[in-house]
Parts: sequence; C-alpha cells; structure tokens
Amino acid sequence: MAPLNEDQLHAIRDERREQIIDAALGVFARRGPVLTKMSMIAAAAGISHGLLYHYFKSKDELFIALVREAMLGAGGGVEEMLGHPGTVIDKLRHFLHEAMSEEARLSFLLIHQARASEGVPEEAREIIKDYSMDWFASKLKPLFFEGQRTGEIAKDDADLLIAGLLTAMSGSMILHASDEKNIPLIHPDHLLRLVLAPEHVRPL
Amino acid sequence: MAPLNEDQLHAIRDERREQIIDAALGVFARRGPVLTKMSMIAAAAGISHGLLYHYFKSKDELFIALVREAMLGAGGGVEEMLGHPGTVIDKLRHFLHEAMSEEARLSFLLIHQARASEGVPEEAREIIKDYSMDWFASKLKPLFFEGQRTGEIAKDDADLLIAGLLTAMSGSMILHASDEKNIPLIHPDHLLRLVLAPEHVRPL
Amino acid sequence: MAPLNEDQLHAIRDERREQIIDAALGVFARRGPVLTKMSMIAAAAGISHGLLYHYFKSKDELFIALVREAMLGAGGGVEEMLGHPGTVIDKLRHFLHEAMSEEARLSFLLIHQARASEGVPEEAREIIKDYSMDWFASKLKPLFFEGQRTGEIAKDDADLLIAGLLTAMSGSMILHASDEKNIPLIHPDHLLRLVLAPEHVRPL
Amino acid sequence: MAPLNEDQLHAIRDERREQIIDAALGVFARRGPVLTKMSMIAAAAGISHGLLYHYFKSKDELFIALVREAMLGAGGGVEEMLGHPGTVIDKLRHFLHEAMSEEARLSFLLIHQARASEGVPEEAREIIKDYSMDWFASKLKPLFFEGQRTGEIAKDDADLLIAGLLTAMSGSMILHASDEKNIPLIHPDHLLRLVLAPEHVRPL
DNA sequence: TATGAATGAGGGTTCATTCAT
DNA sequence: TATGAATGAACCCTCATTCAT
Repeated sequence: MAPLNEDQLHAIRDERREQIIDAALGVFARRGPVLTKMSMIAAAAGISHGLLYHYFKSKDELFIALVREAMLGAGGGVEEMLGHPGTVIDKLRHFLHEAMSEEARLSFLLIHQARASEGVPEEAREIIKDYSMDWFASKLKPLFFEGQRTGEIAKDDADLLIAGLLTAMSGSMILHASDEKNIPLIHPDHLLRLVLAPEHVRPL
Repeated sequence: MAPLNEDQLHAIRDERREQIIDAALGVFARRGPVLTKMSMIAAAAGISHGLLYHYFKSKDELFIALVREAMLGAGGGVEEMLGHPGTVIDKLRHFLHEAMSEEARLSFLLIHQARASEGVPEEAREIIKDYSMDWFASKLKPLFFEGQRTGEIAKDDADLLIAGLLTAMSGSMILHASDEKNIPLIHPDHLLRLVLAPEHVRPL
Repeated sequence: MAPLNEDQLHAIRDERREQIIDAALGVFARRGPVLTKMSMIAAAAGISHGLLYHYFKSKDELFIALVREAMLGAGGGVEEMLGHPGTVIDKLRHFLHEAMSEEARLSFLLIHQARASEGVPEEAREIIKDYSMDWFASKLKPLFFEGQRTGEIAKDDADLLIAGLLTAMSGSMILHASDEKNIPLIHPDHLLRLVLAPEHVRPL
Repeated sequence: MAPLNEDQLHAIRDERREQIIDAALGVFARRGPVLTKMSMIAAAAGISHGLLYHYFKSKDELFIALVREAMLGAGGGVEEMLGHPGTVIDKLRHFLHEAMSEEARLSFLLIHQARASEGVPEEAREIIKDYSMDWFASKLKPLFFEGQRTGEIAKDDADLLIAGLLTAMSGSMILHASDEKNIPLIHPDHLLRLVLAPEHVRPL
C-alpha cells in the first residue's frame, strides 16, 4: 500500500493519456466535435468522465491535441511518399494505399471533421489551415508535373487533378465510415484513374 | 375589416412553407439534423422560431419532409438520365452534371446526412432505405453492362465501379459544401474517368 | 351587403359572449385555469382563438368573469335554499340536490378550481374569498342550530358538520367530473347522513 | 485523495433519492403532473434541476416511480385493515384514520392525480388501473356485507355506500390539501356515518 | 490519480397574446 | 366583427464542466 513513486505515476499518466487519445480519435473522427460527448470518450477509454479533465482541460483542448497529432501524421505521410522509390505512379499508389489504410483513415477523418464541421475550435482551424488542401497540393504539384512530363499523368490542369483526387479520396472515406456499413471504400487504384494518362490505366 | 380570404391565406401559407423549406434545406444539408438548430432555420427563413411550429410539428417532421422531397428528385434524376439520348457516356455525363448542379447538390447532401448522420429520425431512414445506394446501383448496372459491351466502360467489376463513382461524387460534394469554401468541386468529367475505358478518356 | 346596424352588432356580440362563457365554463371547470388552453375554449365555442380576445382581454379576465358569475349563482342558491318550504332536512336536501344538479355542478367545480388550483389570478381569489367556505358556513349555521334544536341534526359541533358536508359534496363532484367516468356521484341523501341525527337516517 | 468508496456513494445516492422523492410527492400530489415543474421539485429538494436527471430519467419516470410506491402503500393499507382486530366498525374506523393520516394523505392525493389529471403517463395509468376504485370496492365489499349482517352497516346498496365513502374521503382530502389552508379535513368518524346503521351513529 | 455527484447554459417545443387584413 | 399568421416567454431535458472526497 505504499504510495506510488514518481516514475510509476508518470507511467500511469502516459498510459492514460494514450488511452484517452486513442478513444477520442475513434469517436471524434466518426462523429465530429459537437456530436462527440465527453461521456462517450470516457466510456471508450474505460475511465470516468471526471478523469478526462485531469488530462485535458476541455473538450476543445482534447480535440485540438488530436488534430495537431493527425496533421503531423498526414504531413509526414506526404513527405514519406515523395521519398518512396519507383515511378510517379508508384509513389502515388503508395500514398493512396497508406492514406486509406486502416490506421491512417481515422486521422484523415478527423482532419475532415476539423475542416468541415461546425463548432470546431478556432485553434483547430488554424492548425489545419497550415496544412490545408493547398499545402497538400503544393507538395503534390511537383510530382504531378513530373508525371505529366513522363506521360504517366493526364495533361489536364494539375491543380484540378490534385483537388479531384484528394476530395474523391476523402469523400469515399467519409461515406465508408458512416453508419451505413455497406458503403464500400473506393479502391485506391480506381482513384488513381482520376489522374492517370489513359495509356496507363490498367484493369483492377 | 374582413379577415383575409381563402386565397390570400393560402398564398401566405405556401410562401412561408417554401421559405422554411428552402432555409431548412440549406441548413440541414450542411449541418445534419442534430447540429441544425431550429433557431438557425428560423433565422435563415427570416421568421421567429415559434412560427416554424405552425408549419411543421417538429424538427424531425421538417427533416423528414425535406428528405422525402429530396428523394423524389434524386430518384427522378436517375430515371431521367436513363432516357437521355446518346451513348452510355453521354447519359452518364449528363447524370453527373445534373446531380452536381447547383440545384441538386443540396438535396444530395441532405440525403447524405440522412444516411450518415446521428440522430436521424427513423422515418427518414426508412425513406432513404428505399432509394439507398443499392437502389442507385441497381439502376445504373444495366447501363454499365451496356457500356462494357460497347467498350465505353472499363471492364472491372461493375459494382465496384458504380460504388466508386457514387462515393467519389458524394464525397466531393460534401467537402465542397463544407465551410472551407476553397475546396473545389470535382469536375464531372474527371469523375467519369473512374469508370471509363482508357481509350475513351479525353483531356478536360 | 349593407353593413350590420348597431342592434344587430349588439345582438351578435351578446350571443358570442354567451357562447364563449358557456364553452369556457365547461373547460375551465374540468381542467382548471392553467391546463385550459385558449384554443380549447375557442374550439368549444366554435370560433377562432383570435376572436376570444375581442371579448375578453385575457385568459385571466375570462376566468375571473366566470368565477364572478358562478359565485353569484352559488350565493343565490344558498339564499334560495333558506327560503325553501319545509323542515330543516327538507331545506338541506333541496340544497344538495340543487347544488349537485347537472347545471349547478360546473359552477361548483369552477369555484373549486379557483379555490384549489395553482395559477389562479389574484382577483379570482379575492372574489371567492368573499364567498368562501366561511361564508357558506355562516349562512348555514343558523339552519344547523335550528336543526339541532328540532332534533333533526346531529348534536356535534356545527362548524365541523358543515365543513364535512360541503367538502364531501365538493370532493365527490370533483372526482365524478374527472376523466375516469365510472366514479359515481355520491347520492345527496347519503351525504345528508353526515349531519343527520341518527333517528332521522332513512334507507335510500 | 481516493474517490468516495462504494458505501459512501451509495449513502449519498440513497439520501438524494429520498430527498427527491419526498419533495416530488409533495408537489405532484398537490399540483398534478402537468403543473408540477421540475424546477419546483428541485427547489423543494434543495438541489439543482440538473441533478434530478441523475436520479430520474424524466419527469414522467419520476411520477411513475411515485405512483408505484403510493399504490403499494394504498393496497397494503386495505389488506392491513382487513386483518385489524375488532368489529367491522373498528376495522373501518381504523382504515379511515390510517388513510387520512398525515403520512398517507399525500400518497392518496397522488393517486387521485394519477387517476383524474391530464397528462398522466400511460404507464402510471396502467399501475393505478390495477388498484382502481373498483379494486378497493371489491376488497371492501365482503366487509360491508358482514357489517350489514351484524347490523353495523346501513342496509343500502353496498356499492353505493362504498363509492360514497371513498369519494367523500378523497374529496375532502383534496380540498384540504389545496392552498386555502383553512378548509378542514373531514373527521373520519363523521365520514363513517355515511355508511353506518343509524343505531350505531355516535356523537363525535 | 480517480470517481461520480452537482451545476447551469442552451436547444426543442408549447401556448398566451398581438396584429395585419 | 372575425381570422389565423406571427412573436416570445417559459418549461423539459442534455451535457460540458467543476469539485468534494
């Protein structure tokens, strides 16, 4: 019954924080900030709602922390993709598979919620503004230009291609995550067709 | 002196109803049923919140009425498309342009909200169940088969193609409707590429 | 299409007022002032709710007018009873039959509502205070004294006898008027037993 | 440091629940379910209205809980009376004293409200249907028959006697509980006279 | 650290009352 | 006189947040 020592407390603290963040990501991503109730997060994390407030000052702060983390992941994903070996198509395919993977999807949805929902705290808006669709686009543009040079990418306006690709991807993920479970996720290789030059389109 | 006559009252009622429905469609479509406050609809319609209840018994009833109307439009749009003259591609392009047009978009979003949101009244769920994505798919499938026969449509699994097309379209519209106004709507002709046979892909 | 002349308007006005008062008595008596909605009175009177306000400035004023009228009737009933021919028992039996008759009952209930309900306008309270149970008691007391002298009435404290008789009567009428329609009205001759000397008790 | 232990929490919960039930009984019994505002109960219990909802899901549920409890008491009271020692008159007098006692009166009024008021939740209606006036009557009838055999009870129709007794009692209690505090409760022994054979009537 | 009792602001809905016609 | 559209105060209920333990 000796009191826990400093390290043990620290360990508990970190573990709890992780629990909460995991739980909150799942709920916020699917429901958006307003429809997410603190009690849902507490239940998902297996703790009392009171305890949430020891780790995060408010719902807004928790949401902001999640958005911040998700943005790092998303930004990193793009960087990582650019370093992926292979052709432009290889890079893009890799990126799409990554972004739509089970683990990344929640972060993507969260960012969508932060972007599209009502009742998002101002600070969260600021964060995603820095990594907005424009930011993605600016990162992808050189890649698209190269793809157009090599003939892999369609010759249309690169901005439109990129925006189309990203919104179609996000949109499909959003719908797939909605309650109607029988809406399938669009296949990354199908998505790719939005931007491929015709001669590179392959059957699935 | 005399009270308003039958026609005048009718005119007022119809006008108000229209005002409310227009206002409510805009708010519901963007925010979903729970985040939509009756006061927002009232403000958008330029009336007091109390007056809403002269025209609709409850928020749920209003939402249901809107969904019902939107479903009529959506269902009709598909039928109309099938009767459109021209090739399979012509029909599809026509459909996409219609569905993504300024007027149709809100209805589409509303249906999305009814499908994907929390707090949707049971009756609204029933209505869209009849015209679910499956229903759309079943209508489009013969067209896709024909397109595959004529070589206009890619030879992949028709179900996947259809689901991909529809979710990409819906998703883009959702994102575009969100508050961040600089997210562009995907171009219908780009969407079409998701399903076209390569040799039919044309630059925008 | 000539405009109505003064007299016709007056006639209409009186008729409408009567309609409203009749309708309102029925509703107020059964439901009490707060649970009575102006729309119920309007419906019962067969007019629009707006028109009510041409005849009575407010719900309170209408209720007060009804209470005033009912109190007159109730007071008159007592006076009339005292002048009724016959023995003390005859007078009392006559009074009970009158008070519990179909026509008088609504007025009685209304007074009960004014006495017992929440949300009764102050002025209505004032009116019935003037004709409160004390007033009734003071009118009945000489009669009871006489009855005790003649041996018709039990020898107990007259105040208690009177209060018991009146509350039992009112109470039975209240329950009878409630929605559960199978609660029978107590028989006036049974009520009488509450106060009769034993040797005057007769089987029903 | 440590959270409250199981027992302490339980104690608080029970105490609060009791507080609320007591407060609610007083208000519901006097005002009926519709005129009772949750804020009144909260004020009477000395807590915030929000806290009410930690203990009872809704106003209806609280009312139903009270009715259920009151019916247990009322039903039990009748059974207990039948086992009371002494003559039929002794039993009845005991019953009347019990039913009109300070503690029992509020329950009686509550049941009256559940029977007679508007806006009573369906479930509450179901509960009292089982113990309706008919149920009381059926329990009392054998006793009255016996009393008529022994000559204690008047020879009139037993159903009418019972109904008269019960409604007079209820009615008096209702009036007595109303705000005008100077309406005295009818004396149980006076009530008894409604049903006694003349030779058993005694001065108070 | 951890719990859950407690509070109160805010949103849906009803209904008395006003007012244009 | 007569109608019903229109307003807004007040009530039920939810849920973010605080706090005693």
